[in-house]
Amino acid sequence: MGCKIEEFKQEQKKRMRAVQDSMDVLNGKWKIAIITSICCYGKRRFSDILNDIEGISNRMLSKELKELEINQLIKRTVLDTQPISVQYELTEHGDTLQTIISNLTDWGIVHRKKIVGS
Amino acid sequence: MGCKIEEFKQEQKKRMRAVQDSMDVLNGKWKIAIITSICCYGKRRFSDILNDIEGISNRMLSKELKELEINQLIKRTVLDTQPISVQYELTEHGDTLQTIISNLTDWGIVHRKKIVGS
DNA sequence: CTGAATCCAGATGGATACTG
DNA sequence: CAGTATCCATCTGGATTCAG
Repeated sequence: MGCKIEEFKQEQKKRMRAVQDSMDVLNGKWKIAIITSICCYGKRRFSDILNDIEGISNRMLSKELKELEINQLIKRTVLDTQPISVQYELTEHGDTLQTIISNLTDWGIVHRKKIVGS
Repeated sequence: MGCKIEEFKQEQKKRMRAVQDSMDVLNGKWKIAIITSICCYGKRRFSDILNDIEGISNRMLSKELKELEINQLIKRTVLDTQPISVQYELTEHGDTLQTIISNLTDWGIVHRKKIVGS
């Protein structure tokens, strides 16, 4: 039955789109570092994250934070300090990424050993 | 003890490097689609993969396959046909990616529902 | 059939300076 | 402090053509 094959192909397409959706969210040079920084401390201010991640510029931090917020992974809160500061924390949805990040971490370690041997 | 904090930071750095390693391997517009295509059928020829993935060009397929091969995720075999054809299959190491891809698929589906609502 | 080579547009990201 | 704006180099990937 060609039917079954077609169904299978459709299923595959859906799955590939889903993986791509995840990758789109996680792509960008600093996304994962930012998520890690925030989730590590629970709550984190802009300047804290800027210090946590070596090499990132305020321009990129701002840009990536905005994208993470659009994807509802982090929540942004303006604190009434003088001067103002802004706090970022993971949303519940953002928290669900932890399994993936953990898997990626484990695999990355094995992979590096495999490739570089260290 | 500042020591503990330093240790913690070092640990975090290693973990972030590891996640980044994984992402580097998986990045590129077609990597996951290619892996999926190959692992789906076990063995797959260049032109088959080209047909499996709609929109990919031979230039990109060639490029991404090469990177996957460098990372030891796939094995390339030249078949003695006329004209020659080339077969690709996952290595054992490549197989270990399946958990991650599965995770990314599941999360992507949930995420899409969350964001777009479909 | 399986690529490699070339050309080119658009995206990405760094450096720096500026604003509320 | 938390961004925004601008400029600019590099990277990415598409289209097309050529080669073994």
